[in-house]
Amino acid sequence: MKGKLVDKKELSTEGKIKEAARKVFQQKGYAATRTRDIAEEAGINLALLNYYFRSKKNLFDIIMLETVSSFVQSMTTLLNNEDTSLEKKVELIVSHYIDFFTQDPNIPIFMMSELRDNSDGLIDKLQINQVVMDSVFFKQYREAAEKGEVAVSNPMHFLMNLLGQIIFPFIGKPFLKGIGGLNDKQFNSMMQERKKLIPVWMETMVEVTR
Amino acid sequence: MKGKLVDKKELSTEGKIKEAARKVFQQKGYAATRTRDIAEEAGINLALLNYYFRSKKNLFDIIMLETVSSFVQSMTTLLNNEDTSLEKKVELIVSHYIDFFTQDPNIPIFMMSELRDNSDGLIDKLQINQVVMDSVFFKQYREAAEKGEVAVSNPMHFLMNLLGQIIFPFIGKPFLKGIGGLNDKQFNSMMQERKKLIPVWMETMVEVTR
DNA sequence: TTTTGATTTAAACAAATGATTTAATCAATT
DNA sequence: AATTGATTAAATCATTTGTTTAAATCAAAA
Repeated sequence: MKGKLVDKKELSTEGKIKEAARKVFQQKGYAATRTRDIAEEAGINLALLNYYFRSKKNLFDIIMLETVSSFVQSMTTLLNNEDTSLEKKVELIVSHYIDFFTQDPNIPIFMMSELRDNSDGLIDKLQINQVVMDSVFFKQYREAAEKGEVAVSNPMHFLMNLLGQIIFPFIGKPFLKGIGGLNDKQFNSMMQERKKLIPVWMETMVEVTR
Repeated sequence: MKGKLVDKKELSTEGKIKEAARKVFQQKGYAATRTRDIAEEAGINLALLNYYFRSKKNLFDIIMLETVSSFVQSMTTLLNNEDTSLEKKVELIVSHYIDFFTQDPNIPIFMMSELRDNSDGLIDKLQINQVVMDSVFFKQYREAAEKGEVAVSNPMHFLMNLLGQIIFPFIGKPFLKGIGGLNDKQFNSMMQERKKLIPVWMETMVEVTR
């Protein structure tokens, strides 16, 4: 009745096309998506897609930009919280992105496979490097490193580990489900467990001196 | 002069097509690959592709089966070495796959994105679950868990962590390169560092009792 | 040399697909 | 009710793309 984000009928035609495009693109990727798939999913006539968005590529670019932007935006917010410790930030990041990807499990593979070669320079355009490297989080990390509280030589390793622990399960899902004989419910349950486990693992990893 | 695997000119036409298909499919994925791309890459007439392999889909299935099989095959060998400890196995797995994916960096995204929904049941067909769960490695892991030497509740978490540490950097490469301002050489250098780091991290992670 | 079967080539076909056109329909305003 | 502009539907176009056809070429056997 009242839900704007749930009830498709309250979306404008333009909005319906965009939501359908998001769904189909994220599920099948750019090349495997037919404009007719999007039109059908949106419940609109094919011509409308070009009427509102000019071309398939243009529509895709909009979806991709929004998808990556929302990822980067929340990352920016989480990394620059002045009021939380390093450890708390890790907790919040883990929790946020596990919930985020549990809701839209296709986003990791979608982003990674479509940005394979970063051909249109989207990553550079969004200045992800500054977002991460100039963040409060990394300032805190470097301070802790100076005090000797943290011993992972290169902060990029720390980042690879953190993101890998969070994102990889969603990417390797078909393999992992096959190996562990898991259904969707069991998989999601494990991801919820990881909200508590990953921060602990990150903590111990970081303390290794070698 | 003598190298079979290096010198394309010594490959049969069928072999040239297969190698070209492997390269293009792994780089661009099934849907984005044109049969003409493969023909051009192989330096052969387009009709030969269908002459030797019947259809694009059939050729793709062959490449995909070989790719996943070689992954599973080496995994099977490494997991079932009777003469090495748990710790040594982790070392060998890390080292092997980092070298393997450094040589063919497209394989992780290729496998993961094309097996998204595991639609043709390839994963089940290869019985990856038995390969992993019935392995010497997991027997050793469960024994160590009984002795209390290992404290990660679910061995699937251990697997997610191990594979994530190894594979995720290759999948998130465009992001990570962007964030860290890395070139290919620096990226590969970090991956070589991880050969030593990941086993240590896995060790410490596993000891956490919580 | 002739023959025979395998291999290769150039050309063409048919279906799929992104995009456009043209006219009909709808909703709001006068 | 009539008008007007926005929205929608159906048909069509032009190109791409997987596949096939038919003939030419090559290599080995007879």
